[in-house]
Amino acid sequence: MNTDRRSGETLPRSFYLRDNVTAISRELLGKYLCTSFNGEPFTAGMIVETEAYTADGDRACHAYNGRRTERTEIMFRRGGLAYVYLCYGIHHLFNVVTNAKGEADAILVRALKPADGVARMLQRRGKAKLNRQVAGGPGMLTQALGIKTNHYGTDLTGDKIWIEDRGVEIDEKLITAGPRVGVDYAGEDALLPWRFRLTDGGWTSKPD
DNA sequence: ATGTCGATTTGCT
DNA sequence: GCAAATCGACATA
Repeated sequence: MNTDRRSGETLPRSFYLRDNVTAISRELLGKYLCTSFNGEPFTAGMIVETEAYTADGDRACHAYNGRRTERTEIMFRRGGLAYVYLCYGIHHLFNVVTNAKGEADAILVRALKPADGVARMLQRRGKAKLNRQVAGGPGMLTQALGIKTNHYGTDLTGDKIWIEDRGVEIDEKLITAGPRVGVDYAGEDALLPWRFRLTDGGWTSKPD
């Protein structure tokens, strides 16, 4: 268990700038989402579940068909920035913006396996034991890592929120692809198998 | 163990 | 007005 920062390589800008949001979503599994701000303890967890969204023909995407609002504006900027928004008025959901400027793709991080700064994560969550309830959902992981809407637009190549490659190899056979959660309003696009999770290691959100 | 329901911002109709 | 990329409290079994 690390208490120190950075035990892997921070993913570079080039990782995020690519034009293939589903491939990047798969590659994020096994990477480590890390936070360190306000002098608080470093916290990190391994990404075990993601969902891909693209403005290009995906009705489930907030920026579908070039829809620009105050909220979606960040998705139209270059990859490697944080898109954090409030869901149901209470939950702060964290997304990674990908692709080039003008191409609005994003990846929702849905679940983490807590790794570093676990005591602080438990404290932020108001939990006593380390289990799935600590970061096994998109609203839970942001609370565990201290991510809120004030982190909207944070550069993921910086030192507040970043993603590390710690050399964990993920066998493609261990990845389950299925429909995304809670996007019934998207019609046919709700059926796209763009939710990716590590076949149950016990840390993801609910099964398909 | 499973089900219902409320919290409460943002954006669309 | 209402539904939303959700979660936890509380009810009932």
